[in-house]
Amino acid sequence: MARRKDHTREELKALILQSAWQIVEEQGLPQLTARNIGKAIGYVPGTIYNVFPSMEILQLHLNGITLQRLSDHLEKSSKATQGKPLEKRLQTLAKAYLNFAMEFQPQWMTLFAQDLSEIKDREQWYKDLINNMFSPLELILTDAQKSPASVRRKDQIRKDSQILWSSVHGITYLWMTGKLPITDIESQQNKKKNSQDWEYMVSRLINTYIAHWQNEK
Amino acid sequence: MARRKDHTREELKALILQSAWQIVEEQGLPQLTARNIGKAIGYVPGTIYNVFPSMEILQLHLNGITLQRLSDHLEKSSKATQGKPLEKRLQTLAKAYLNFAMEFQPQWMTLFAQDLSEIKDREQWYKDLINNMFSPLELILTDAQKSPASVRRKDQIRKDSQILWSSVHGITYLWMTGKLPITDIESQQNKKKNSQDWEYMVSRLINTYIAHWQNEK
DNA sequence: CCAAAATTATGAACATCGTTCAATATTTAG
DNA sequence: CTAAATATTGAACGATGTTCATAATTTTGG
Repeated sequence: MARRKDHTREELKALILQSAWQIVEEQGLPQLTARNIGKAIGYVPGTIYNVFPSMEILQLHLNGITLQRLSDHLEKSSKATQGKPLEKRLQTLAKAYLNFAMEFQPQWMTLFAQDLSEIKDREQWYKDLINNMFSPLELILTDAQKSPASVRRKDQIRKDSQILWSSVHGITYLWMTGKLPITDIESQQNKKKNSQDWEYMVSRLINTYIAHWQNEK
Repeated sequence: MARRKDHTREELKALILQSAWQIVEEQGLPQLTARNIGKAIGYVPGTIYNVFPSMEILQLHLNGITLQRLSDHLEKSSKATQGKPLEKRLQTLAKAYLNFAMEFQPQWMTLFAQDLSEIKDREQWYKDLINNMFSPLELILTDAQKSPASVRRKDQIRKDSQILWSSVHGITYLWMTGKLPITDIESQQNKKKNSQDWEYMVSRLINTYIAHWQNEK
């Protein structure tokens, strides 16, 4: 073997990540191994270490792709609801988040399977991706302001978007991973067919928050 | 070697779980291996498989202990605030959750590092533990009702407690794992000294929710 | 009380994992 | 065209979960 392939560094990197995306999607995170990736792209495991310093960093880059696609998905939802009432826009955005989580469940779960405490300092780009993810929500909240936003209001919006997002995420995560008490037995066997519980919880959360938000103005 | 020890099945089980708790606390989840446990309790790795069918199930039982301690902790907080205003009680309960998560961070993180989708059906006891964890919150919400609770109200309280809990958990989880945009740089280096962001977010969430709750009555 | 059956712990083995690195094959430079 | 630089390999190391025949110990039953 030992034949040098016609792949730029960047091409190889893209190839690896694309194959990683596919492996996680089809076989789950535990099968994301250097050997499986190598097998998929016609390289030996060691080659991957010429492109990524460790499997952990490779997974971080895979998460980066997932975050980027999620951001795009959310932004699309946000733009599609321009002009509609605040409540409707937030519900739609939350539903977009759930849809993404369900469609790409393994990749979405992988986002939370990694401990960032030791790498995040060196990987600023990843923090930027997280930040970007909040933009669509911040935009929606900003649009809902009638008077022009002051600096103080901008900070407040940033905070509120984080609260809302974390709450919706908490409901979505616990619901999807079966870590909430189950009310509907049937829904346990096929989550995709019954997101009633989720919808009720999220809509009530959003309505509550909006009511208070409108009062404050 | 091969000397049979003076340990009941149950004693050995307790010994293993106790040692597992300690290993996770001191060395983190990745060091929770059959070999490390064996070394700690003076047995060979294979012995553990006489008590637990797999490391995955062992970890589930460890999570059971964590859930039980968390429940106790929350119940204590709930009882300590009896008679106080609803808002105060919820803030205190949420703070109790954060305290537990910070004090036993590795064990608490382990709760969410496991995919339950394939085991939960066979392990009803674990679902019961999750259910129990909601009791203190449900009790607080029930106490806040002035008129006696109807059946409909009881269901509503159950739902509301799940919404509130999931939201607080979402904020806590994302905040603790560094998956939220950081506003305060200093807090990143030493979280224990600065939970300002967390406190602001949770208190605003709770206040908002309470305001709506009180209006409904 | 002792031999036979049942139980319990052992240690070696297997496949797989992340990772390293000297050796080899290929490309680039002079 | 030779020599330096680079890319890829394949073998190896230590560690993991798990299995299982073997050996050690306890229990049983006559």
